[in-house]
Amino acid sequence: MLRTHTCGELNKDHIGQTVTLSGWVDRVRDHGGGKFIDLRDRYGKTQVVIDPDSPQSAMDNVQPVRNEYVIQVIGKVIQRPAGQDNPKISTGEIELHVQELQVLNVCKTPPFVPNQKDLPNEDLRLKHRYLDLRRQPMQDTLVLRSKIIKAMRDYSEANDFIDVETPILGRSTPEGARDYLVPSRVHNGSFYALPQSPQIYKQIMMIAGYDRYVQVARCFRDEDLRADRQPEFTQLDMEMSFVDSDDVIGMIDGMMQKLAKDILNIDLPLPLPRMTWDEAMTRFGHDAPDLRFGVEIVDLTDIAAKTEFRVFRSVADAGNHVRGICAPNGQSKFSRRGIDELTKMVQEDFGAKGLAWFRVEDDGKLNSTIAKNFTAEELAEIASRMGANPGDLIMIIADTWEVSCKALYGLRKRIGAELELFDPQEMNFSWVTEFPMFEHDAEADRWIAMHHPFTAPLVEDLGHLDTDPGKARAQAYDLVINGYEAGGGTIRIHDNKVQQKVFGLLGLDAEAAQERFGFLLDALQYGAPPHGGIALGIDRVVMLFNNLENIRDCIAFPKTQKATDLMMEAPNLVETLQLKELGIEVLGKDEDE
RNA sequence: GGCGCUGUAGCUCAAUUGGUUAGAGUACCGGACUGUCGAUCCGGUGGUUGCGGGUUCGAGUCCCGUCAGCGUCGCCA
Repeated sequence: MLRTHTCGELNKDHIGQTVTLSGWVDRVRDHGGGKFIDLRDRYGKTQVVIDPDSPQSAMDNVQPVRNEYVIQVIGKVIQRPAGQDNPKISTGEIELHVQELQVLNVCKTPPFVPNQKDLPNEDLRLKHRYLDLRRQPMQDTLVLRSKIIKAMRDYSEANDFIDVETPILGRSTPEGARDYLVPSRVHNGSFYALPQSPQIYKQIMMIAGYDRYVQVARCFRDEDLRADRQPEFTQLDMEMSFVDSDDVIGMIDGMMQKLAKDILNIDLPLPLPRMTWDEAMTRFGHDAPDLRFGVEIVDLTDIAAKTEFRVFRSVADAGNHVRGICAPNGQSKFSRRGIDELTKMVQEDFGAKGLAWFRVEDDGKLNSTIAKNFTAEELAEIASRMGANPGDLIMIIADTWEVSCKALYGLRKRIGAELELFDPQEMNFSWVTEFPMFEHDAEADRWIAMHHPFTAPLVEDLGHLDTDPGKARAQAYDLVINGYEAGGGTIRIHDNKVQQKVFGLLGLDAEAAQERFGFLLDALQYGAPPHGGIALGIDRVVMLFNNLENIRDCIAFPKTQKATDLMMEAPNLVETLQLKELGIEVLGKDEDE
């Protein structure tokens, strides 16, 4: 037997027993006469002692042992000498006195060790992921991830959801994100696409009568990465029949309550708060606002319209918006140079023309390089509407609605973090609902589905489809946790006529729609029940529940920003013969431009 | 594709802002040590400063290009 116990479970109750442990050498402390070894596995650490009372064979075998060697020790559990307990580890009251020690495997000098104080650079961690995954924080995260997924599955099963696997090899649908394509050998020149989500399959499952479907589904999108976005990610994909938005939201409310209780021991009051997309954009400039702190956007357009300040007035006159936020005690963190930096950010990242700002002085008056353009009354009105207090920093964006939303969202996010306006331990759950059906693509002068083309409009907005599609709102809902979109879903169109109309608005005529989604359109005509669903980003939920800042730390084998796997070195070039079988020839990078 | 940050010993970092032979901690190697738990003490090995070019009497430091990692905008139905 290679082990009788793990390295985390021995305690005073085991004193006197002879046990066998196997694990990795976390550290060796050599005292000449004897050695202490911290033996580690994923359950914990146990101190192993070799001293002159141990057999000579054990002394010989331990001689070459170094960090991360895999060893097996047989020994007696003994109480530590008085005053030698280590309260930092669960096994700290005992130690193992070695009778026999075997090296099960050696280890090259590792580039880094799991208990290292300073984390190595991320590329090194990714290259030697097997070492990185030995680190306690990574193990904790993967255990948490496993628990979260189990809780989700338990909840789903308790609510009669059926777990169904859908294909990984599917059909390319050029709407939306770029597809990862897989060439077909049997059908040279044709390609499968990896699923961006099992969207259509789960709708078909509803039509097939499996009224509650769930899947822990891997999804693939060939788009550029972010701290919270991987090209390959996992979502909890769900779909329900005979439901409206409230039913789906209620179902997820219950799941979040269970997760919060099971994982974080937080009692989450239900229902989770909701706000419409319009409200979110007006108050926070974003469709996934972080509600852990205030600092809401204040509209100043009417004041701007009557000032002598040309920058403001011209924006107001043009029908655009002058809006701002007030950073509480913002002057403490943002000097003139800090403000310059924020200005650069709104200009370069969000396309704003500039950033107007005021310092709130001790007497409550506003001071700024632009203050001379305003009357005292106007300044007082701005200060009052902003709810400004001495020490605050008021930031104002005068621009189009879209730019002001983006820039103020960016500013709010940044000052929230830098001024520490919220407790990072706090968890905030909410819903954003009634998203617009369509966004207008100015360049192509056409409508684009905001969610996806199978999203049902609000019943009362059906008329807008004919008259003013931009006004039509969708039966859509996003779950927002701490300012991140943790999931999103919609009620789907189950009426073929409505579906055709939406396709029409998206510039797909009947023929094109049939060509791309014919199977779904056909299926919808064979008794499709009203249905809808949601997909939760599991990686993101893990990230948020574990208070982590990037999604790579929640995934065992993540990709880099350039979508490569540094450990396996994927993607890689393949043999010409492989390509030939697939009927594929690779053009040099420069040849296509 | 744009913008930004980073790249110096196996690892984490420093190098007085262009000036002598590029340092420290840790790891590694050798030695000492019977109670440590980030053990301690003594000694030692270890560097094409990511790569390529340029400016200069002189480049880790400045410039151009390039590669890689990260952040962000575009993008992500």
